[in-house]
Amino acid sequence: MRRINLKKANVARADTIRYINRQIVLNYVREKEPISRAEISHETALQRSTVSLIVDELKTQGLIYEIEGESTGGRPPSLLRLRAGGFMAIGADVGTAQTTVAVADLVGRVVDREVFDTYPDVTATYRRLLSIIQRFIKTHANIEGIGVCVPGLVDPETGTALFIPHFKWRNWPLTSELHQATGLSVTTDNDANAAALAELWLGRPEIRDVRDFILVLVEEGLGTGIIFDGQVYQGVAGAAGEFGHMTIGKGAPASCAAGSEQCWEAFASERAALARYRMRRSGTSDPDLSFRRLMDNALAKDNAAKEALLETAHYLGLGISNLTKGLSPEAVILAGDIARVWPLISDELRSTLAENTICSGLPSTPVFASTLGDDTRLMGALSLVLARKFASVVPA
Amino acid sequence: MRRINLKKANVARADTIRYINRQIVLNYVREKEPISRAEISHETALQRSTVSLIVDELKTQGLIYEIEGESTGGRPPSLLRLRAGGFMAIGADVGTAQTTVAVADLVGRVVDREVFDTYPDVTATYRRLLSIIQRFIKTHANIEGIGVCVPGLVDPETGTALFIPHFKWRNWPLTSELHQATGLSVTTDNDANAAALAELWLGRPEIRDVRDFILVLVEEGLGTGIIFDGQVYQGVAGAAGEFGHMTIGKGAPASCAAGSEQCWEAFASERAALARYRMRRSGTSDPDLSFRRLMDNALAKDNAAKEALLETAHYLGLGISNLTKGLSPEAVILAGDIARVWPLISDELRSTLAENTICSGLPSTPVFASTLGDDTRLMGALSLVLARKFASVVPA
DNA sequence: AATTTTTATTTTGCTTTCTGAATTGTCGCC
DNA sequence: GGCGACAATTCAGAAAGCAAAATAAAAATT
Repeated sequence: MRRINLKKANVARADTIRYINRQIVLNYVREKEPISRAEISHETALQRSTVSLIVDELKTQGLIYEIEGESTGGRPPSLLRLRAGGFMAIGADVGTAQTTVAVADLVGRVVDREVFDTYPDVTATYRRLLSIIQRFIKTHANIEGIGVCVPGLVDPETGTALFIPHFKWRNWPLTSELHQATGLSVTTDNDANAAALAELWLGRPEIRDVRDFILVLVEEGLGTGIIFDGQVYQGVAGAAGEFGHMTIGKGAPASCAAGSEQCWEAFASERAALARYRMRRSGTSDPDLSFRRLMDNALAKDNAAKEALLETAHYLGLGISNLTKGLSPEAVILAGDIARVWPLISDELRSTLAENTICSGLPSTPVFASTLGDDTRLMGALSLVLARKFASVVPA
Repeated sequence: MRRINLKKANVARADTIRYINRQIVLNYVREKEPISRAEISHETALQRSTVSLIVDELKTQGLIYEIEGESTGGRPPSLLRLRAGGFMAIGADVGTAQTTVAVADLVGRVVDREVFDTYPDVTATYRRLLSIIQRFIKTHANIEGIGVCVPGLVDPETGTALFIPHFKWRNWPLTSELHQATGLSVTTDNDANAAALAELWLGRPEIRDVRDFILVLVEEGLGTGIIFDGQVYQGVAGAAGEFGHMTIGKGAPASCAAGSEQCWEAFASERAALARYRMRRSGTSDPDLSFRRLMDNALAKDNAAKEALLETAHYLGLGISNLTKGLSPEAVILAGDIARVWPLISDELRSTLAENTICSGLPSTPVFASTLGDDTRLMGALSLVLARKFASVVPA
């Protein structure tokens, strides 16, 4: 029951009805392929003739194709499948350490990729990014659009990266620059939002069918992406998801990107875990110790590393419990490199969460690790393009 | 860009297009009355002929009527207005102290009301509630539906009140009981959600045009209602909005409904303020001291009462800052009896909020007191019915 | 082997609804 | 009194879905 937004009210045109139904049929093929026209008609309650007409349209647009089906006692159905390779997307994950650019098809299969170390200089990073994208556009056919995710604040209206704390970049008009340079449609979003979108569109089946969930992205800092009713919650100026700066206690082991020692991020992030690890083995001060090393050590049964992870997991659970109380999502997903040591930390995280949710008397929210692995953010960037193709209810 | 929900995908029928446009036109009349057909046509980009047909339909349904307009150099327009009295709604606010039942028109003007002290016994309360509702149905024409709000957890699917902490009522199938007894459509929701809906549909103009905001309802406990994209965020089992149980620190002056002393509610609620007041004047221990008295004393320049309110306001601001960081709403509204002393506490609340949002570098979120006064919750109950009339995009 | 049943898809006539252009209505101003 | 400006209505045409009948193809039955 959504209040109609008169400022951008989309009145229904004669062809709106067809476009809506077309999108519904397309999504049925995407999610339940292989599926017959008859089955789609049955599930949607659209007339069989209508489904046939829509299927014809999707076929001529090259979005789906037919294969032969087995009869179950009558005329054999012709089953429909998504033609994944018909349209391609470029995704770019601009990370604090590395930037990954990839070409993938409609179902998220990467067919080409290139990685480089992100330059501390915006212009240098942008030049390198653009040259790779331009090469991909030349060497691959059917590229429909570009999705980019960055570790910072993005204005959802303009696609400008307002602030990227790690590099202190401000007001980087990424979307308009890339659009002007390539002529393709470009979508830019925060990395946590993009990662959440990736789980929604490409994640494990348990998640794909969930319409309200929270993704917690642990990196140097801590970001959250909120999916509400199958949609990314952006908030004013795209600033939603900054739960990392939620006040959660005092005396954190690290400080957040803005210098506070009370933020959730200061208690639960790679930076926090590293600080804990360093405190535990003050003898060997290794300034270049990376979080990857910390995880490797923990997996190799280094107790200090393990404890640093567990304490971090505890605070992750504490913060997550605050979110689940207030937002009551169907699930919470943990993403970021830390997902690799999920078996080590899951018990601690879940028990903290359980302890802190008794208040409301409801069963505690299930928490999963992301299954998209190292590529969660990249898949997120790609999903920014996919979502347009499948979710839009207004013709382009 | 919302992912299509195949489980309840509503395919577009031939008349869907008309229904959508009808709702858009109806909402234009509601929000911009008096307005001419031509103006609606201009703003929606619907053909003038189409608007005329839709207006005819709305007129015969008794939802709008025409008045004469002034010419601006041509044929004078016939202006359209909402016929508020054409349809009526019953709203019931079941509170911890009192229950208010009222009949109101489509714009929220109350034409009849009755109040009684809520009985600690569910059945007694239900009987009294039902008898008033039945009397209203007999004495008023055109009653379309019933909206009820309760201070507790409500299952949004079934409308069952799962748990009402104050009375320890559990699993009260209010919606189905009232529907069976009256035959009318009944909608039940949590009081904070309903209050948020009231602000969305009937609140001050600054809020009515905002599509993402949070309402903080201060009562004995603390509830939050989240409006996202012009829609109430329910969460699993309607448990969203329980931010009151968010961990915010240690050693609260009171304990929350579930006994914890770390919840936001334990720091910022009527109960917390009363506890602070009692501590400050330990001499006079008045067991029946009410929050209303506390407010009256504060307004009468009783310093202990004032300080108790200010400290409560401080923690309100602290908790609100956590929410604004994560959800980045366009505004926050404070509701509940405490709104009456808004001038006393607004400075403290706003400065705490400002101090605690520097982290993200964004301007701090505006906070308002509810303008619906004592009736916020009642208006919320009524809005549950109104929203159906104006927001639904699927014919009943 | 012929017939019936089952299931799948296509065809055809009808209805709803929007669009666009033309028409009618009403006023102020020259 | 004629003209331009603005408002509302009328009507033919196009798009899309619905319902029911027609066509198609395989499995089950006789």
